[in-house]
Amino acid sequence: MTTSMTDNWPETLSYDAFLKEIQVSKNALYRSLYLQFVDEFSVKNQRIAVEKLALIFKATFRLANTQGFQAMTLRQLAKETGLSMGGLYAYIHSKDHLADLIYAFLNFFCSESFIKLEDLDQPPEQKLKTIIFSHIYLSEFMQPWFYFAYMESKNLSRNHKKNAIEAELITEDKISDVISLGIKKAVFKNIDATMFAALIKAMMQDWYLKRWKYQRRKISVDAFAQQVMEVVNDHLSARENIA
Amino acid sequence: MTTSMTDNWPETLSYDAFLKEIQVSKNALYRSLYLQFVDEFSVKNQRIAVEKLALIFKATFRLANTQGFQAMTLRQLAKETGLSMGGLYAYIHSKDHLADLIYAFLNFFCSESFIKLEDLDQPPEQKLKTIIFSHIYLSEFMQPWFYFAYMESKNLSRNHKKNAIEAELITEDKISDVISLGIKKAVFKNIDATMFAALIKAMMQDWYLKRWKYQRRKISVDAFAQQVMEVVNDHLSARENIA
DNA sequence: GTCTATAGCATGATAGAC
DNA sequence: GTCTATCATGCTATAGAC
Repeated sequence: MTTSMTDNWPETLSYDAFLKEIQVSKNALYRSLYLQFVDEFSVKNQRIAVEKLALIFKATFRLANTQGFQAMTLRQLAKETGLSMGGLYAYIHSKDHLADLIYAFLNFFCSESFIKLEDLDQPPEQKLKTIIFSHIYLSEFMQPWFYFAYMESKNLSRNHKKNAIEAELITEDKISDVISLGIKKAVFKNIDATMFAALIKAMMQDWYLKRWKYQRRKISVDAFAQQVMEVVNDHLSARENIA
Repeated sequence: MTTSMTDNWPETLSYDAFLKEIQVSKNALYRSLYLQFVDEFSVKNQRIAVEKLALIFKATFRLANTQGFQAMTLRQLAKETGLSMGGLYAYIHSKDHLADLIYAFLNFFCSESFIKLEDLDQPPEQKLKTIIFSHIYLSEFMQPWFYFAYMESKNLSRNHKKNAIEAELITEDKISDVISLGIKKAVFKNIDATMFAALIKAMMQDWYLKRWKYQRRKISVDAFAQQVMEVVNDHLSARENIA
């Protein structure tokens, strides 16, 4: 299942190594999207469709980012992509359908990636590190997608809300489980695993939610992940505090 | 300046003590709002105006929370408050004005509160604790306001965006400064203060951004603040890690 | 595969009665 | 102080030409 695993992941944790590991370039992202949902598009020429889909999604993220998805009009989207209103409807059936596609593909892509990255045989300390680094790196690779999913879910259908909440809790459960295991094996201090997992999640999410801040300060994704890891390690380190 | 400071704040940090300290009950909030912006409302009867303003803002938060401010229509708001479209316009000049009022009052109220709570003579450890606890407690007291400000700012005018970013950075600078001071005085470990301040902020913000999660898990605001504080202390504790 | 033109409807805002 | 009625605008979505 993990035969594609390179030798240096996750021992050498870096964004570059991560990109090699998931084996998807940014260019190939929209081809993957097109192939995943071919049936839903009336445009059958792959080259054209992939190109136009890239335009549409990138413009959607740009507009939703500056005014919100609900406030974005399809006229704006048409103008921003260079398509006409009619042309747009060859790719999306409705504005809601566009949101559906975003959530569905994000979900599909993340699941795929985690399968590639997961390694069940690692000890808790290493496994925790893998989860934290891969989540941050994935959120860097798909930043506009993560940001959109976070900021817009509350405004969309009940189904999208449920999906977003579930995604939130799944990551947290994975972190919480591995912390609990570490506590049981006495490699971590005895803390509230559920609670700390929530705080770790909050720190990780800051990377894609406040990207402007970190870019302005010239913090690299590698440096950020390292900082989060140090905070986590300090809180988990087995030495009990003697108040 | 701080003559109103009770004896037990911030030595005894609890949400109840905090509420006594800021001296504003939830009922008095909308009276304070009315008095702050009297000139802007055409309704001159205070009792009626305060009552209606409470209805309008609470309904706005409810609707913005489930579908977004931009997607909320004034017809919905009228229905939710029991007012007519015309009646609504006696309190707000436009939909934008409603957003203006929310940001202006939040800003005013937070500034007031921090003046009441700040104590410059504390040592760094105590000061950091005061800042962290008061920010979390304030965000609990004004939760819908904080949530609105965070989620909607990107969708609103450039001015609101700027305000939100500044508020974000002011808190962070306060935290960063006090950490730097503690490092200089050698009561804290020598870490990257700016970076850690950002992560602390992210953890604190989780309280009002994921309120559903913490409510479901029956975590009190006091317990949450305590957990954040422990993570912070573990990372700052002067013992240097011998890697 | 993409365009123009337009149907059909909901919106923010206001005027004027009570 | 609040209401009803109405206006101009701008929206999503589709039909049909090319």
